[in-house]
Amino acid sequence: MKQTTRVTRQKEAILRAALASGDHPTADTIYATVRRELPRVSLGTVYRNLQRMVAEGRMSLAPVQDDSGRSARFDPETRPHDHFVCQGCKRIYDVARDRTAAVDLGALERKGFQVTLHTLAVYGLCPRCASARRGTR
Amino acid sequence: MKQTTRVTRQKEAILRAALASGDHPTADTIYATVRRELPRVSLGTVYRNLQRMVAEGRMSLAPVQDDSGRSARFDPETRPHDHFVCQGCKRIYDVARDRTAAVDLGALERKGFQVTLHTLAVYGLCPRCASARRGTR
DNA sequence: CTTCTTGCAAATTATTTGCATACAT
DNA sequence: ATGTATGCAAATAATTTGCAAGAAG
Repeated sequence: MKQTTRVTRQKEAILRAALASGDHPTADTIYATVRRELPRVSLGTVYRNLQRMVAEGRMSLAPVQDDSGRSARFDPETRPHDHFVCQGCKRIYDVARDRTAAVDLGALERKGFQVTLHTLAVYGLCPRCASARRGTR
Repeated sequence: MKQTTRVTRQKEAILRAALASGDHPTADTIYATVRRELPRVSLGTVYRNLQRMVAEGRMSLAPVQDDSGRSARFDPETRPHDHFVCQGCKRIYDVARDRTAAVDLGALERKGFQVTLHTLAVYGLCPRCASARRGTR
């Protein structure tokens, strides 16, 4: 068997679109961006590649719940980190893990649970939305 | 305007089904259970009521990602707590918050973020799956 | 050349919604 | 009686998949 992985212009564009967004885009948002460069890409290609990148660890899924939680949010940052979801502007911020601090997983491990990773999502208002709200009241 | 909330046998059955599952059931699982008691319930009714219960705070959505993350997991425990997702048997365990310990949100707050809540999900192998795996190797 | 990828369209899956009727209050 | 809730079916939304044609190595 060969089983190589080919470099295509759509794969490159998809990764670039995710990085450029500077946010945590949905497949549809990425599709729209890639489309500006490659008008003939199909949503299927976008989904297939995002899915593959996640499997290969070159992309991750942001562990947050959209209001309806219907569409997946992708995150080109694959190193461990946490998230802050602003309930005002809906923006999702990456948060360095050392800033949210030590989640104590020791107790679980002592109970026989084998921990491989964890995800932390914090909800609230980002600085901008928090002050805007204070301003209007 | 009246806007009362009526007690119906399907609402009661739905809540009971969620509680009885002892797990974090999907709408479909709940539907199947309720169906045994009320063969004519519709999925629409199940969804409508689950959604309403969540809005009323009598039910919550488990903040975990299924493999494909497609279907929502409901959780009849509405008090703050965390989750452990076993990657072996796929079971989702509730974890008391004091056992996962202090997530330090202070740093975020000092940056101007206004925190209202957070969700923590830990992934790995539960005691049973961890030892089963050790046994077979 | 060989075989992985893509584009397109149809298929799935999960969830929502409109409407006439049934039921709770 | 009055108006909310249900059952049913059709409608949406998000994602997946089969297949012939296109492109990478």
